[in-house]
Amino acid sequence: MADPTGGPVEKLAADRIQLDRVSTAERVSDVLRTRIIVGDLPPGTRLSEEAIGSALGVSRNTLREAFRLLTHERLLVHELNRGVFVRTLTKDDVTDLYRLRKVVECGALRYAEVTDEDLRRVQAVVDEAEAAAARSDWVAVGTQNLRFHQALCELAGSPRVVDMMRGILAELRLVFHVMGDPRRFHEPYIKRNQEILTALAEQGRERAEQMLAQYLDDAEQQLTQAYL
Amino acid sequence: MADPTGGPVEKLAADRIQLDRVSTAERVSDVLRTRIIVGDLPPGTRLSEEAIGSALGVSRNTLREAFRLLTHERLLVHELNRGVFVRTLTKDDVTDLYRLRKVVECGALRYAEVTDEDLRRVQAVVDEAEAAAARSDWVAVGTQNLRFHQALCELAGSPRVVDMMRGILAELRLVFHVMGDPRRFHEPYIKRNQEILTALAEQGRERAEQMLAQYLDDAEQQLTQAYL
DNA sequence: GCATATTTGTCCGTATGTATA
DNA sequence: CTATACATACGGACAAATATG
Repeated sequence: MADPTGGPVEKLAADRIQLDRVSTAERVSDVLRTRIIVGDLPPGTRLSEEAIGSALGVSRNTLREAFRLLTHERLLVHELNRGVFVRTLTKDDVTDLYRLRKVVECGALRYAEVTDEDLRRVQAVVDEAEAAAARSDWVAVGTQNLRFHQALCELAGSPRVVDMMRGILAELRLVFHVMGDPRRFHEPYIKRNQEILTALAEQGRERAEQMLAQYLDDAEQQLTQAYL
Repeated sequence: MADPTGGPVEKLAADRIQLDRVSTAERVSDVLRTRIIVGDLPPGTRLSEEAIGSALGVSRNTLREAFRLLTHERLLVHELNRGVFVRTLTKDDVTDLYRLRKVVECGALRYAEVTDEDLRRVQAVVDEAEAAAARSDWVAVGTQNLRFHQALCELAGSPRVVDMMRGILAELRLVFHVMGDPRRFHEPYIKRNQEILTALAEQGRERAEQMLAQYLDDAEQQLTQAYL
């Protein structure tokens, strides 16, 4: 609906800021984060302050704050006096990310206190991945697979562990974009996720941790080979 | 040495920016981070944009970028339309931090490949803590104790693990400030650090991990009790 | 509860320096 | 080497929210 009074448009924008209780910079970073994650802004893309600022209707100062946020999440890289770019991960980054995942995910599993309620929640995520596979939505399968690992980290009962994992997984999506054929990459892991969950429920954390470590080693192999 | 020509002072500042290759906002955040960590700006302190900006000779926009950086490191909290404050950690934060430490540090130890060279590096940190204790510099003892744990994380061989640990330890210093009597708090851990290191060298990672987990549980207890 | 002063949120214009064709 | 395009940083402006009396 247009504004028939030609009234205070800035006022409306200001109101929305107050309604969401988040700053403009955060909303801008949300928009950019989504576009990066879905692959709309592929790795290596330079983000011009002028172009994006005018496209989203925010000032350069505000935009720079949004860039700062995303740079800290490692989705953007900032080169002094050159600007910001969508991050391009190297083979070393993939290796590092999987070392970190092994430490954090396996550590979370090791020191978790797992309730039946927790197990049900993780099972729900696996089920959703299977449902997505049934309708051949391989992008959704990838998303649910990542959520499975996030759910594992939630078992540690630490908000900071979950928060960190969110960042790791966002970075990983940058890697996934270099993989063609999402079905071939994501489908096999649905079954392995289920196996890990079953082992956790029936054989205990120790065995589940072993399987998870193996899972991560395999995934790392597959990704680093794709980098050749 | 004064500048007898009354020449371009701004130019000098600009040159320094290029020499260290970091932005003004980063240098400002470094200054503030140090002052927070050493306890010069205790938890709860409000950081006025006007006061600090003029004190450090930077514009509000630049200062706000520095605030963003430190907020993301969880050293500051940002309240909309109220400003930024030095973070005050709650008992829950302490619990969470120690859960995270257990996951990361024990995980790092578990999946590390430890060389003799690594062991010597960690031993050097323990030695420095003992040297600091010998001259009754308990603040330095605290610093070295934290560096010991950072050194343990370096065994994982992952830059991201080390990076994350740096952030955790900076947060922890906010907690340490609520503890009186730094000697009583820090001194006992020198011996335990040495014991963990010895166990790692002689009995393997498994035993060292157990001792580290116990160490972290004890430290958490001691801190949360201080929060009464 | 109200009016005022202070502070933050946002944006703009500009001067300066840097990277790249 | 020059020219162009861009990032960096500053200062100022005004609206909106908060704090103060």
